[in-house]
Amino acid sequence: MCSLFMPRMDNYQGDLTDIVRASGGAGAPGASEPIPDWQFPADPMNFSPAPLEDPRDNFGDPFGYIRDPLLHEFDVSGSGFFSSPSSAEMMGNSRVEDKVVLAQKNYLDHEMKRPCNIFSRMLQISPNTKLPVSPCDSPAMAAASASSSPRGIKVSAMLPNDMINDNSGVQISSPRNPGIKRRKSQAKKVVCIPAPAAANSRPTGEVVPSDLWAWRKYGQKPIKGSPYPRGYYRCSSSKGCSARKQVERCRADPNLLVITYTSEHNHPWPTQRNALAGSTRSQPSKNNTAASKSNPQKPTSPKEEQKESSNEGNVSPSTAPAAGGSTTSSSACVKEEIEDIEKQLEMDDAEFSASEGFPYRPAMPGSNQSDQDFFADLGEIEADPLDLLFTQGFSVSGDHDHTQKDNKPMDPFSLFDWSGESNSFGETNKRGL
DNA sequence: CGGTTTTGACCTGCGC
DNA sequence: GCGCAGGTCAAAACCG
Repeated sequence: MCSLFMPRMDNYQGDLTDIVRASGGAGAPGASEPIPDWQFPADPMNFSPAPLEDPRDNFGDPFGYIRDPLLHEFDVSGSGFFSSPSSAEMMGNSRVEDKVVLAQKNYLDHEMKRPCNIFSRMLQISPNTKLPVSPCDSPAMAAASASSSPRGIKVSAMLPNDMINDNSGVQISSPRNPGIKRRKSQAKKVVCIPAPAAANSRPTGEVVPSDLWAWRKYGQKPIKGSPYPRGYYRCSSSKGCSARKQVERCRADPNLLVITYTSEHNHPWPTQRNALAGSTRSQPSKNNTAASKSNPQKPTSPKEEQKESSNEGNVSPSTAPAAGGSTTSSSACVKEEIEDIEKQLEMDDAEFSASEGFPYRPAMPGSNQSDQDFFADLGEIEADPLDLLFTQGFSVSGDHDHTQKDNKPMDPFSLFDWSGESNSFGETNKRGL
């Protein structure tokens, strides 16, 4: 199955910077089917930072709140969600597989009943406390992503939200900060997005997925066993913000980007992105220049790779649909990484059997809902803010523009920043025109 | 000038 | 205890 991607894998190697900055979208030149007009809230600032600071906060992950605007297109029942290997398999961890499967089952039960955040739909819990190289590590993941659902949307498992370290429990680990464990005991949120499609490309094809936040890359490491390096980013929207994220390509499915959010933003969404945030390296031409300058002897330097990977943005119309077509921008998988997950799973398991589902959500306000809403909650947890926003500024194509016009200090799409800049959307269009 | 990316080195956690 | 791998730092270079 990997072989399916192998021919293209080269294109995916290298730096993910572009991807991070990227966003796909609307106007993906390479995509035969433009990302549907799903947009982000016209006015991100309209929604108070409170939700973001809520324990349910998705580390400022805009994706987390997004409901699937294309939900209607998604045939949940027929998606074969769970025909694919469990997340446990995907994660290369079989110890909790059964439990994960159970989670899947429960999830499916709920999933069938309600529309949900497409991201939550793909919610996956990494059974490993140690962040796996990628949730997509397993070839199964690739297969699943390629065929499990009409749009490559997969849901493997979810864990009760309360099991997730909320912000109160999140400790920003710093290797230089003794006493704080680094890899364990840190809540993480993993979002898988289709790189080429969701993360759209610029006219040049460069993939530039980015969210509302400004991220600064502070490191990149090759990951053993993965052909793709992992990029480390921290929030630069606000000094002192501990939000970080890691971006890497799914090993098995280069079409997927695995974004791991760590910690959370301690500030509201930026009213505007850093003027320079990501403005420098996201220009393909610059990249080339930079690459050639800084690493003349390294033809395969990250920049070069990035450049090459920029093609993935286009991933060629033929491939874009593969990722975008089968997954589209709205597809994503979100996973909650939690501490001591196995223990949690045991608890979870117990709770499952105790209440036929996901009875968790203890500390959630208004948690007196039935379990039927567990996933709704997840969806809400994941999608509430944006959901609201979507209803405002993102009314799935058509209606949203007025909202944007009316009260949009910032292009909602800046969340994805379709072309790397908050204003890049228009820019992209300009270029396109 | 202020921001970013790049990249080698360093530090830390984890498995053996 | 050791080695490996991952995560972060920080200097240098780049960019508008």
